[in-house]
Amino acid sequence: MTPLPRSFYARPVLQVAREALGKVLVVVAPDGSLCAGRIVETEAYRGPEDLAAHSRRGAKTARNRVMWGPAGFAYVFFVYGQHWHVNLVTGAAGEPHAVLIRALEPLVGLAAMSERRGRAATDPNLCNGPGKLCRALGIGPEHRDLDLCGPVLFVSDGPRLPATRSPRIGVDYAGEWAERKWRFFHRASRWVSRAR
DNA sequence: GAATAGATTGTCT
DNA sequence: GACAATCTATTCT
Repeated sequence: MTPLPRSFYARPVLQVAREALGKVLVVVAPDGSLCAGRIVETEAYRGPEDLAAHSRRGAKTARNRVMWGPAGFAYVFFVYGQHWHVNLVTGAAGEPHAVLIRALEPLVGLAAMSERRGRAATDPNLCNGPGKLCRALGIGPEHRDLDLCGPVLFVSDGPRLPATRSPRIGVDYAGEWAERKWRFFHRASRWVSRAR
């Protein structure tokens, strides 16, 4: 399990979102234990023009400023009063683009994930949502802005999976931008958040 | 299986 | 003060 190079992230966000399917998200806890899962669902966010993105209209804030930096860093944020989400910052510095990780197939650290989620390791609901997978892997505020080329939070290589596209989830407020098929998922996987 | 309501707080206007 | 890139339990059918 080694981190992918920064060059993986420093490419157009739609390409990274598609090619992330099959790669493995890895989190190393302070005690050295490991949790990891195969990425089976992603979404691309491409501000400032994309009105679904937190970087829409160039609104740079303390929360989202990492998106304007170089590729290969983690954008971690909190929503709905209870859920953390994790993104991969992509593209060139100055482009506030990111890939949201929406679902994982659990691979390593199943006991820890099961305990944090209060569900069996075989439960398809373990990691099939952006909030669920962060809870399962223990991703939270301590992972904000981390370098994905570092030792704590990173993506490891894996065979690419075929991608099916659909509109993004939960961004109906974004008007015509919500209709763009910027969600990518592995249709055959039982671990995606929804079949279509 | 589908639809709905309620939870709950960091963040921004 | 309003809202949010969601989840869960509950209540139907």
